[in-house]
Amino acid sequence: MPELPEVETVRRGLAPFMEGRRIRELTLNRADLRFPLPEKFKTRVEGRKVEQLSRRAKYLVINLEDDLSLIAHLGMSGSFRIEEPDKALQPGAFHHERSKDQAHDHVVLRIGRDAEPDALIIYNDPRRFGFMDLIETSAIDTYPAFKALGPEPTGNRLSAQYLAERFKTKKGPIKSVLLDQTVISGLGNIYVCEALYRAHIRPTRAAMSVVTPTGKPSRQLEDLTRAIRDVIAEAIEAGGSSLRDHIQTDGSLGYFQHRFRVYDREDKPCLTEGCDGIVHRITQSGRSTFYCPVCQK
DNA sequence: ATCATGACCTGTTAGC
DNA sequence: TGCTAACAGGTCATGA
Repeated sequence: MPELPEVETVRRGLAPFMEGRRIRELTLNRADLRFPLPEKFKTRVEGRKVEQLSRRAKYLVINLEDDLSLIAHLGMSGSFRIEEPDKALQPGAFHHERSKDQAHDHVVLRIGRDAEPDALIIYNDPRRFGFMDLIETSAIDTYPAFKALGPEPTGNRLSAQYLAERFKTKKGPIKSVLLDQTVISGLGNIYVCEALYRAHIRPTRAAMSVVTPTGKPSRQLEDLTRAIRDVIAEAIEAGGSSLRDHIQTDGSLGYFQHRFRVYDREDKPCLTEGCDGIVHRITQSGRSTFYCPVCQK
């Protein structure tokens, strides 16, 4: 599931339970996720205090003391949940029955501060497309997955002019180009569909077709740039609201309710004002694309 | 270089 | 009800 807004929601949800706490114990329930876990993962992490939780694109970055950062990617199906000790049980006892698929609880951090009871931070990932890694915080910009990342959708580095520069040589469909994390980072299948829908751009169009012959952004590309910003900012906001409502009930993070205007609405009416189109689903590069053939041109 | 495809995994759901 | 096939929010390696 997780695109940028979901990962940001996870970050915000975990931060109050992790920042300033010490990782007292790391339990590893298997030797690898998508990739093997790093050398001496357990011993390098145990005993360190969490300074800060940050995020780059779809990567969660847990800054630890002494120049170490734990990087976590949720892949398609990863999530975190928080379990606090149940005050009704014996001190130190945890509720462990809620999750349907504990079989996929791959990494468990026991974390605490002073005399407060410890909490458990549990990483669950059925499909195991996610991974974790360790890197020195001072070397984070050299991390291979980060080096090539394009700008964040809500950051200052993103502009219509920048996208025009990147698009002008790309003959492939604009949808695929927006999924390329080296062009812009953090977008995934859902939010690309949503952004193109808002900007009324057909996903099959060549990326270069929204750039003028002189290399300037077209009006549509300016609309798209705004749409990307807006759709991501709104989704982060929706994630924040769901956090407030949801976290206390089951402690799970990484999934939240969000209304999509075009994604997963095949054969349903287009929601654009005054448009009587029907949403189509096609496949591009092996992924589903949803769009309205009437108002996306 | 650019682009599309298949591979990695397991779970859920639509259709018969 | 049970079986099968298609599909799922992400990368990464490969080959045309």
